[in-house]
Amino acid sequence: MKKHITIYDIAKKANTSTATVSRVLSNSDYPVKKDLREKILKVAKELNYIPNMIGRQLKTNNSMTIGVIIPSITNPFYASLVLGIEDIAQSRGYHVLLCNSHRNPELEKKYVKTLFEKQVKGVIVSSISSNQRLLGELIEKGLNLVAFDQTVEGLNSSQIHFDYRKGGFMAVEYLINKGHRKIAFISSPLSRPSRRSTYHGYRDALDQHGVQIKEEWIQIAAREEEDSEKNYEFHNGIEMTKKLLEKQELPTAIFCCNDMTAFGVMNELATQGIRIPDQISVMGFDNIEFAEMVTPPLTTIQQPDYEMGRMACNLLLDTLSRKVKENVNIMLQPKIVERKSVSIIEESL
Amino acid sequence: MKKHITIYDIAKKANTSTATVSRVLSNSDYPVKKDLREKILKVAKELNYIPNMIGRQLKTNNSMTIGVIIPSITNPFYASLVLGIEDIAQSRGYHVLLCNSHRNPELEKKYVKTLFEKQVKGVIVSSISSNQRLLGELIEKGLNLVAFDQTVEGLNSSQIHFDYRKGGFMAVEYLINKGHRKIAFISSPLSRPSRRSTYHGYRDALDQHGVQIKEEWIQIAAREEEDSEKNYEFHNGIEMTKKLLEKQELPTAIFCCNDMTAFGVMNELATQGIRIPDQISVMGFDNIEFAEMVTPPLTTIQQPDYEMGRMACNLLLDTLSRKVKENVNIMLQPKIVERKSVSIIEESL
DNA sequence: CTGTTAGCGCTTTCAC
DNA sequence: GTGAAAGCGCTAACAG
Repeated sequence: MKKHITIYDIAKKANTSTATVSRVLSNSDYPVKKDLREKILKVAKELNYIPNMIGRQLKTNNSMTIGVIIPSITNPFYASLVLGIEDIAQSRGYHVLLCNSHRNPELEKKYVKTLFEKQVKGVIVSSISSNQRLLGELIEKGLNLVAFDQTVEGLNSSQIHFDYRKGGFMAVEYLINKGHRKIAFISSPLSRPSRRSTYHGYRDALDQHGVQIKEEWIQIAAREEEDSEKNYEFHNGIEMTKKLLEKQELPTAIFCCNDMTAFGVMNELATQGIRIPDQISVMGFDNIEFAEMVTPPLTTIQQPDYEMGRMACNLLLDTLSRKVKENVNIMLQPKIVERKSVSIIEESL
Repeated sequence: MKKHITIYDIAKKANTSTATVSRVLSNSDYPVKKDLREKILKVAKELNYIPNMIGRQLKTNNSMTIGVIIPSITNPFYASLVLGIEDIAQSRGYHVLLCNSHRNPELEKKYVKTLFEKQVKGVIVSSISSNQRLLGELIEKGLNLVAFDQTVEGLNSSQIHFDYRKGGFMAVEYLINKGHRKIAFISSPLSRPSRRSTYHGYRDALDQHGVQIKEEWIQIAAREEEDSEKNYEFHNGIEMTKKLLEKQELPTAIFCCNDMTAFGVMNELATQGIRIPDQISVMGFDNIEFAEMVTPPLTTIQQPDYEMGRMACNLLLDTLSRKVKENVNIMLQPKIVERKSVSIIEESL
């Protein structure tokens, strides 16, 4: 392993100073005579020079990398989000450090800390077990945060929100417009604000349209989700459907808190020989990639995951470069994606 | 934004030297008297000291971060892989820089270069458009590579292989054992070595069991996949199935080059009212998470994505820490995951 | 325009 | 055990 070539070597060989070499090699707009510039470039190429960014970073105190903290990249929603983030980061010369928190508060804490130690000045985070003290302190010291979904209470940071409540409302209203009056809701525990909002949207729509809410059609898992469980949402969809199907009267449509859960619902319905959407309609939430791949293709509410990632990243980088000086709060809007899992019920008065 | 606290500040306040502070704060095993050590720790806490790793990195020339280059994190196979990598990296004190290459050779090249500039000494890479010159050069300068799937020809790097050929063989043999004799193959273009191997496995099994190979049942996309296309594999599965179903004689089973393609196949079969597995059986390859969620659950070949990620990362980190000195080549074995998309055909002689 | 020089924050000889 | 001092590779005043 031979010694690294540094700007010092180049300066020597080109008969100039490290300052000048630095000026041309770092694309500074500092004026350097054309001849000299070209000579430096030539020597750099000859020597096969590769800059050591650590040197620059130490000096400029800017690591040109951001962090992303999400529960798990294995969740397709976060995968798209991260892709959006990374695409933007890349195009703007940044790298992204990926951190899977597994929803573990200790891990999350450790991540933001070590990221900051590595001079990462911007972090995009979904699910922060708001360790207010640490976060506040780091923000104080120059950390910039863009958060998803949950408000990081009272902290100086930007947010990208999604209108879950309206999403829930739109989904159920859509069902009502298709003639459904018996609409069930199946969900994982309402431990997350997003799911709670979706649930409220469900109730809002029913209320507003004067449709009776039947509590036995609301199946929400009681047990808290364990990180270790593979495909928790899917399996929960199955379980909740089993419970629902035990009831005397069955609904004509099921609205699910997310697509994964909907897949579980569809799976159990199929297992029990119930045809979708002829006998029971199913509606999801999220519009992950696979929603179009299941049979029948799932009608669902679109959450613009990839776009959210891009926005979050642009917002963060703009903040880092002082293009944006104030905290920004963005509320993204839901959209219905109509496919084939919902039937039309004729008014049979 | 107040000034950063450095070991210098601590040294001053604790009446000692930066050397000693460094020794205790960096967990060096260098002996420091208990009293002094505790005092330093105390002062560090008081001052709310956060180490600046860039300083250390410049000195030690070790960034404690690895890079991962994959086509797209949006592909569930890579998502699991990356999760495995990140879990290990995290547990061993490393961070992971995620790079989505979109199979773009230029981007890939740019990534390995900028990663190296950031003093990333280890990279796990899937899909490298073997820019031999650059890679060789960087390896020469201390880069360590662990590659997936494709051999990085003649380069000094470790590899994690998966026995695609045997996987293809096992899948088709499984089908044969279930009584199938008319077995189709549907695939994206064979531009990647992995898919080529799977295809060979398909032919091997048919040959070896004396089953006739009917070329019209082999539907392989001709057109090269575009990066921009969403869900290319899925849609290709649909297209190829359409073509297949135009044939005079239909197969009783379809073996797909991967699960995503299989979903497309299942989708089109459903659209045309063909029941799975009663009329046509479908077999996938990969065993991504969603294989168990579709209807019917997909019988497929397991590729141990998460485990591969863990192995690759452990291997890389062992190499970086000189625990492993030689290049390692690991060949992972396929396994059948039996679900409900394959029927048994009774011998009707 | 160009070069000298002083660090960025940390680790690590080397001397005491 | 401890501290002084020399950098790691780079940038940015500042002086010329």
